[in-house]
Amino acid sequence: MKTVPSQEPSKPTLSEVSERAGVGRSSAARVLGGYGSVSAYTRDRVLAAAAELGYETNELARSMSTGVTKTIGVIVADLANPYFAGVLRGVSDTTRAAGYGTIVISTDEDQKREDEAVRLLTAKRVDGIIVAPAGGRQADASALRSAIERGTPLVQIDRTVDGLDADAVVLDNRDAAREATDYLLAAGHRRIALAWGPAVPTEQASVADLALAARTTEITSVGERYLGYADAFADAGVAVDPLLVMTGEQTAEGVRDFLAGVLGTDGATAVIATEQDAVIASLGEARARGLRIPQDLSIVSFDDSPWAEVHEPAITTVRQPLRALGENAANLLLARIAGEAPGPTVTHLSSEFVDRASVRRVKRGGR
Amino acid sequence: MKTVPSQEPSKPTLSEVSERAGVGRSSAARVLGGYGSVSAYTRDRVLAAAAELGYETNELARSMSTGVTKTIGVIVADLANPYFAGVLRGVSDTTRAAGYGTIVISTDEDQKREDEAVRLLTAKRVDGIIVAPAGGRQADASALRSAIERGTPLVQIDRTVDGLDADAVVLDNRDAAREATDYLLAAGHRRIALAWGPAVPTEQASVADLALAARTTEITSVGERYLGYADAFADAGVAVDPLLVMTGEQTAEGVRDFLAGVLGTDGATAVIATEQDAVIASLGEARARGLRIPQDLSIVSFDDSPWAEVHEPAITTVRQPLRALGENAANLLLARIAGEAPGPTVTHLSSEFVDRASVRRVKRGGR
DNA sequence: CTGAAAGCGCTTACAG
DNA sequence: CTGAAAGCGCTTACAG
Repeated sequence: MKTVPSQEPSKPTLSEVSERAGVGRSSAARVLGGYGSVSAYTRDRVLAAAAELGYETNELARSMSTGVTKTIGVIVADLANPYFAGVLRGVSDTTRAAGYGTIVISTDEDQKREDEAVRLLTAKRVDGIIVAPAGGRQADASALRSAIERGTPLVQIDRTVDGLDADAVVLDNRDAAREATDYLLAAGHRRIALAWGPAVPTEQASVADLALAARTTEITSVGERYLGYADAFADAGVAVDPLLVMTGEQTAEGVRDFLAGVLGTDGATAVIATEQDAVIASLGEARARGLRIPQDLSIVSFDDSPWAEVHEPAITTVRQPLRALGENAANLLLARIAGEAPGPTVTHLSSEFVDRASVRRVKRGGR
Repeated sequence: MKTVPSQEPSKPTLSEVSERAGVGRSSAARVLGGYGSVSAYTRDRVLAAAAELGYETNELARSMSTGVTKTIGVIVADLANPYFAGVLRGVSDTTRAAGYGTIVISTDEDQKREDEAVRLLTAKRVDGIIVAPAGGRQADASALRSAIERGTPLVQIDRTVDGLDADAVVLDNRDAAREATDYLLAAGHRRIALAWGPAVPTEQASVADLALAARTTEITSVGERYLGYADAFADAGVAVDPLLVMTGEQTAEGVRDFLAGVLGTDGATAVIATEQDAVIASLGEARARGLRIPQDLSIVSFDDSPWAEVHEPAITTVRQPLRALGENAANLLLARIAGEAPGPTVTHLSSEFVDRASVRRVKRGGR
């Protein structure tokens, strides 16, 4: 079946093409590189020679002389998480359309791995970096800052680091959380658990502790969600019960531990699950305790999934525009790379509240 | 907070380091590149100068002279699909550990985009490519073949193209489908729908048509699943009803169309959904028709998801080792790149059958 | 329009 | 051990 028996395992070069075409290297370079002007005759000869040899521009060499690699890097916590996978798809498609390659790296929220990732990317001289910074609002951003100072444009996604002078594209987490909480409050719920909330080291976190952590140490997206949650309570004139806000380890297990203390007699009647792991853990825990949804426990989730819609009952969800987030970030980065520099920008994308069937209206007695 | 005020936006070069260290360029190159031998004195001076300047090897230039980019490419249908996202995570982590960058591209099963992706990657001179080839078993693999012939090692994942002389890492789709079907047959089901099966253009596909398509035109993973399904029927001495095998458009909509004709009176009592889209569509369609699972319809799904476990009822699943698939493919590619060439290999990875609650035992009457 | 030369920042032989 | 030179395959001025 092989039409062309493999001959030379190495790629033809510009010199070889020019030789075969019987023209100078510069001329060959001009037609193959698509710049300058050449006679029709020369162009034809070069093109013919290139076709015969199966010439393909060596982008590596091109990058070497132009200083542009047409490659960007993307650093996220976990490529396999549907959230980041969706964002990545958006990034990758738009950069690809612009002729760029996209290098991806997962960090599992580990700052050391993030720093290494930045190093790998800058060593490869990528034209720009898109990163969901690990370590929270006050993370040590020296590696990121250093990349920027050395001329690698960088845009943050999903969250931001304080004092980092870089573009960002984030979701309207505060508004989205406020809307979800409002909705539950309006449905008559008062004991609304938040999984997850800002990590607080102290045993018993007060509302003040939570607000402080949300504004300072926490990853911005997580912190903002707590603030939106608190906003809704404030608007409704209801006090936040800090015991109903998860402050422990931000993992599926942490969620289960949290729920263990919060579900049950006089416990939460609703839970807002802001991460896929929290949704799954909440659903799993509810089932394990024999709590029916929504009769015994209402739930609102973030990060829509096709599964949320076919779940019994269908899960009411704050749907986040993942693809769009990636596309926006990519376009912003591309603009930066092109030298369009209107000063660091923060773009907020809106979520969409999708009302399904996992929230129960509760009749509220007197008082 | 800025410790180092930004000075020159361009990166320091090897020459600058050697100059500052007061040594020759070759010496600086030796210590920074980690090859050859140098005196302790020279090493110290160079290292000090490099640290002062914040020197970072220009991997681009290094690649230019070594001919090695330490970058690979991954081409899949859809990065946002949990299946490929999982595989990608496996690939990315293992290549990263080996110091490689991974460029990713989605094709949406479009061969034209696949060809473009290959072109982009080879132009960038990646050291190797991992690809889930689009277009089925008899796809035109000339672009892939050409890449191999020109010296870019390539490993296929998830599926293979006939006659392409390249490594592959695939799942045991045939065995997995057979096991799922066996299980349903043993539970007493006879009218078992398969969504999805081999695409067949004819209106009314016969069993022979299905087998032929499965062995020739279809994407191997999809074809193999049909064959495993047929194996189980043959073993049980039961005839396959071709009407219960989806042969139309392989999309969520295609699944719904298929199910519309297959559910209902005297219809299927069970469905095997081999893709996430098929699972979601099946679950959605069942709900739309008021069919309870598993009382009215049993289901076995491929591609496990955390949602499958918390679904009511929990979905019985063939769990596929996505991460491992990616890791295996990456290791194989890395070995190829290193020149270890034991001739094209096909690695089969085993799935795991996870018995949950979405299959009902049916009592079988006489006959 | 066309060609020879220099340069991108490394690594690789080659002399010393 | 150390340094000057050549080369990787392009692009970019520079003369003709």
